[in-house]
Amino acid sequence: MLQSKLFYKINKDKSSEIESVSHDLLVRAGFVDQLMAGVYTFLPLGFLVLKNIENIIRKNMEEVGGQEMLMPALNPKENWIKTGRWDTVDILFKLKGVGDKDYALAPTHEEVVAPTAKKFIFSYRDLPLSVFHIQNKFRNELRAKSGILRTREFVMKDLYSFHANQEDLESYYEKVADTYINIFKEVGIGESTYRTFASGGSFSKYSDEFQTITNAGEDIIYLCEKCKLAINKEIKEENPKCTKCGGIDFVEKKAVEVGNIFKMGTRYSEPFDLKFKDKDGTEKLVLMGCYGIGLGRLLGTIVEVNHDEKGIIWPKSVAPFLVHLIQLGSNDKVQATAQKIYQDLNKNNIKVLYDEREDKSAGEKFAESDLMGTPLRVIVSEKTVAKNSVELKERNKSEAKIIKIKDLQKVINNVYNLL
RNA sequence: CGGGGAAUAGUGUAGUGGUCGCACGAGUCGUUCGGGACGAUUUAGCCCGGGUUCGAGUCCCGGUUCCCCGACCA
Repeated sequence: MLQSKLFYKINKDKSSEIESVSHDLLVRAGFVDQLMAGVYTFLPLGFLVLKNIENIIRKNMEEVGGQEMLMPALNPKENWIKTGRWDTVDILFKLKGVGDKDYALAPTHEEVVAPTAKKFIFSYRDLPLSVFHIQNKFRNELRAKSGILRTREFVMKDLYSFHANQEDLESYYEKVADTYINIFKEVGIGESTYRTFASGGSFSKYSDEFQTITNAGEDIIYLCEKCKLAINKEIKEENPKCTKCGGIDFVEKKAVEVGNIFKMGTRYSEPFDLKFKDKDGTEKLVLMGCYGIGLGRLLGTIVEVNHDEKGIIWPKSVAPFLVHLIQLGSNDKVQATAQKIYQDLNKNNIKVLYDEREDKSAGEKFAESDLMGTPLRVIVSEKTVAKNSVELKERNKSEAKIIKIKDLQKVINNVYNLL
């Protein structure tokens, strides 16, 4: 991508209304744009990151047997009446259609997936089953906040699983929990993300939240100092001692909930009469589990965890571009060299943003590059060209290296393979 | 939803009731070219609706929107 063509603008000044770090950086670097409170556009840069996150999640969901599909956001009122949630879920967006008919914009998809499953699940032979989709959710949050960390419309991955018995549900649930941990590692927040034993949900007494420790968080979690078990506030109030090791000392941390998984049991199979014939010929209710990750919130959390005073530091796995190729000066040799490197990297499927602009000073290019957070910065200038070299610097390191142009691809490959 | 702030150019800001000014950005021209460079020039603004007044960005009333705290929260 040529930087002069990229649809973005860097803004030097922080907006006076923005407080959270991720919001500030993502807006200033041109990743997202606010349409209204709690509703954001992902600009090309932000969308590239979002797609990378999406692909990591998709791959992991497929690894636990999830089949991807797509359910609609527009829902009939009747399904929400059936589960009793039309009147009890106060974040539910309700709207009127033709003939004064009532609709809901789905904040979650039990009301769609359960009745759909009823059409295809008849026998124990049809179980277990898990399906997921990655799609826009609508939640009429009383208060949207912290940029993309808490919005009214957001992209969510929700996986739903169907089981013949409790043991199967529980073993699958654990599998997904492990997969979640893996996802958070892959996107670069593994070290600060904890599977957190939680209660207070409305589906089952207990659930597991995946909480990433950061000051931007709106939740409080407690880490047992002895065994590092994480629990949420409700659990802490019920159990003064650690439920795992009996420890009594906890560290209190602010955290963002990046994922949540539930064993729903028959909560949704019952209202939709989702049953199957078991081996012994008896009819039983299907047991369900659900597993969600908010992609935008995850993206924002990645920035909260990975940044410095100059800007974002994207983990390589989700970065919009792997390489930021910066051309300094525009004499023929520098330009030809930079263009050649750009073409060669493209040929090798390296995602590269090429700053070929001639009207920007070096300092401005560096500052923008740091703000934007691309993992590898490659500089081509008169100085480097004279030595048949480029300067290469990793965003998260302070020192730069001079390397021969002929070795560039190899060095990039090495860095790339460190994923 | 309760409470608290705020709204002037794309962004950040200044403005006793008396012609809305500055900086950054953006455009053009030129000089620059390794950490937000320089000169010239251009561009663009008082949230909306009422009211008071000779005169309102400023005062009053109503509305809208945004931000923050809390409550809420698959």
